[in-house]
Amino acid sequence: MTENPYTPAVLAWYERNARDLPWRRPEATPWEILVSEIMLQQTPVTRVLPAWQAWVQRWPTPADLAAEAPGEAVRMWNRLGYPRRALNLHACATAIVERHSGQVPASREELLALPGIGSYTSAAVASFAFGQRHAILDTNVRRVLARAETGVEYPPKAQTKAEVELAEALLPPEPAVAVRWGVAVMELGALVCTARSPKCVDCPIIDQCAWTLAGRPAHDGPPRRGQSYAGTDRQVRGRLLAVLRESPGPVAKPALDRVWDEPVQRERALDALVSDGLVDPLDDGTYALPGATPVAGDPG
DNA sequence: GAACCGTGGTC
DNA sequence: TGACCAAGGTT
Repeated sequence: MTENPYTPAVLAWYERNARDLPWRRPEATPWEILVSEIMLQQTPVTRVLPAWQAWVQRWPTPADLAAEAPGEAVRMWNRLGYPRRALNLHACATAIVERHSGQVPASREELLALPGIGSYTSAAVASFAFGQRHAILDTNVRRVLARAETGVEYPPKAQTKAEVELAEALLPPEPAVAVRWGVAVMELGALVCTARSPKCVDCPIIDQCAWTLAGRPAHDGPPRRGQSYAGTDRQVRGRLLAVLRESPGPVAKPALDRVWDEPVQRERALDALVSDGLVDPLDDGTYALPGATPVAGDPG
């Protein structure tokens, strides 16, 4: 494919239908955009909005966050889910201060080297914060391309090289247009070309959609099974961490034991939290959110 | 490549 | 009501 047949219609649709999200405003800083992208990993926009507002107000720059204990980031994360992301964001802030003079790096390679930033997030920050031309391939874009181009209801479970090549082939040549295109396709997937009950009547490219032209065949293949949650270690970890978040100080072991009856699984989950750096076991046998890392030679 | 990692909303 | 889904990344 040498030309993207969707560009004008999708961009025009975005002009009229884009949500006014604060991290999309022109005055949003690269740090604010980076924070939004980490928060939006597997978490819906509606839940991210208030958390993002509070976060960037408290820590307007990487240096502000780096100056705090990582446990403060975990506490501030509240119930957004996947709390390792809070730790990652704190580690990002520290790395940005130490390696990049406090400025979010602009290159995709440097972004990829930051903790918790992978293929999608590096492309998103380089594109949305720095105006660079990169293929944006998130769950929304993958679904739009699966339908419009491949003619199937859902993309494969794992991202393929073919999807990356398709997304790159569709990228408009001008960087400024490519940036707009990326966010526009994501928005189309989020608002119209949704996973369940897509609003095809509102779709700006319905006339060119391979899936629609094929009669919108149902998903073919094994069921796309979501991960179970009830009874898993993840549920136990969530309960344990909730106790620590809601306590202003260290928590005694019996208070943690109360969240789950089965002792083997409970201990395994707690050990894993400690191993992940989300929980600090203190010398007196109590547990706390992670404190500041002691600096070698620091007399304090 | 598959499993794992939280939480809440939707139909 | 339970299965599915949400701007993924790491191991």
